[in-house]
Amino acid sequence: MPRPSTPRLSPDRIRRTGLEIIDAEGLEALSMRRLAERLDVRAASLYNHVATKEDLLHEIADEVMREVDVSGFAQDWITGLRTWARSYRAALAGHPNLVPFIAYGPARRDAALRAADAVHGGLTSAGWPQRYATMIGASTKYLVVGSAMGSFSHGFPADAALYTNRYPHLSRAHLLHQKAAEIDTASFELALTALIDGLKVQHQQLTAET
Amino acid sequence: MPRPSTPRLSPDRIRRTGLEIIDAEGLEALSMRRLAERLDVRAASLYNHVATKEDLLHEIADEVMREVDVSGFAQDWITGLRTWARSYRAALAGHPNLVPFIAYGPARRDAALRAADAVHGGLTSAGWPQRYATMIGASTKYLVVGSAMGSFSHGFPADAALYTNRYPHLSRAHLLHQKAAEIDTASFELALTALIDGLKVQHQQLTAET
DNA sequence: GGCCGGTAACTAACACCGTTAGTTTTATGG
DNA sequence: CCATAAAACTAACGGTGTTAGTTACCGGCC
Repeated sequence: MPRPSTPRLSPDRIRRTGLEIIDAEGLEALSMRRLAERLDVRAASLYNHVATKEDLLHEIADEVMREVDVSGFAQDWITGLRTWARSYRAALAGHPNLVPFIAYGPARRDAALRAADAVHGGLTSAGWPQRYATMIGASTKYLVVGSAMGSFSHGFPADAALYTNRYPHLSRAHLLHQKAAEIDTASFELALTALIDGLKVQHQQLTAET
Repeated sequence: MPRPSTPRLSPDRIRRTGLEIIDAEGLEALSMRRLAERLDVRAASLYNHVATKEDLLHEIADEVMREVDVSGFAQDWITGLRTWARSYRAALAGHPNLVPFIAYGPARRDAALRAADAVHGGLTSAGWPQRYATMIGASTKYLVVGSAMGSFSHGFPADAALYTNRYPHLSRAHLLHQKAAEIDTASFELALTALIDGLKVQHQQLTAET
């Protein structure tokens, strides 16, 4: 049985199947044993291809982050920022169950660092001082991560009885579940637009000085 | 040994000790056995006071969320929004290790719902249409949660060698760790101000119509 | 005052988890 | 052709949340 003629496992297949489990059943549903079972293999065999479970998660996250688009900075910082933010959010929204992991802890993942590098470069070349570039990157990421957590609309339980009497202003909150995606997108766009508008003003002031 | 004359445990003591462990050693360090050990008790005894570990975490989260201040809406929607956002963020920042749990999943916790109710009420009484009130609440929460994840500044590893050559625009990123708190607060304030400024304009347009 | 039910602790166990050690077989490179 | 490395295996360790069943003590009732 050991060492089959044609390998059953590959890092790529492991990552793909792992992401499938996460997407379908949640982050907590991914265990090395369940993943192995899905791959017709015993758990220990995975460790021939993957250092540790956390490592595997980082690799999966890195793959997801590769869909983030920072090409817009070639045009100007505004479209750069906007397309970055939108594609970033879209990448996360595509795998909501993975967001808690991606958002948490150090981003020593290559794709994340590459994106950060491009953003910072795009902003400074547009005339933003270092400190501003950092803050703008941070603010935008807050919006993206916060909204990708899906925490708002999905945060309200769907049973109507909970709200009446106790939370009068939330009497329609149970409807949020249906429109969750739409509301979350609209709220994200609202905040992103406001942020960029606010930045435009500051940018003019900064570049007018010189 | 069983059933001591004076009870060793109480829900309150369990919650407090649980939060202590989380704050001191991280969310993952909290296990029922470790918590029990700290309380001079066996793990199973905890289940006389707590339904499940997840339940305990919700109760702890609820207690943390009780520090959020929504009283500002009595004044006007702008100060209401601002003090809500700041106190919300401060509450989370006080227990960063708990943030991933708080931010994730439905917020069926009483304190969270009470705050949401107050925010929605404050905004609609100020003249905001329902839909806007929802979106504004959402956007603001995105900022708070995103920034509380602290993921930005702390997200960059502190070793300088990582950046040079590979990510030219991030050559100073290794310094972020020292100033993490300051930068994160400044970025949050930047985005919050921009958001509120953007909303002010829209609010004038909306209220001028009627 | 004595019983008695509920409470709050216990021990033991189950099923799962991530991970490591050691074994076996196969493919591959010198 | 043989040695070595690779890729699967079995078995096990120490940890997890949780449940079942047991025991002793407290407060309230007859």
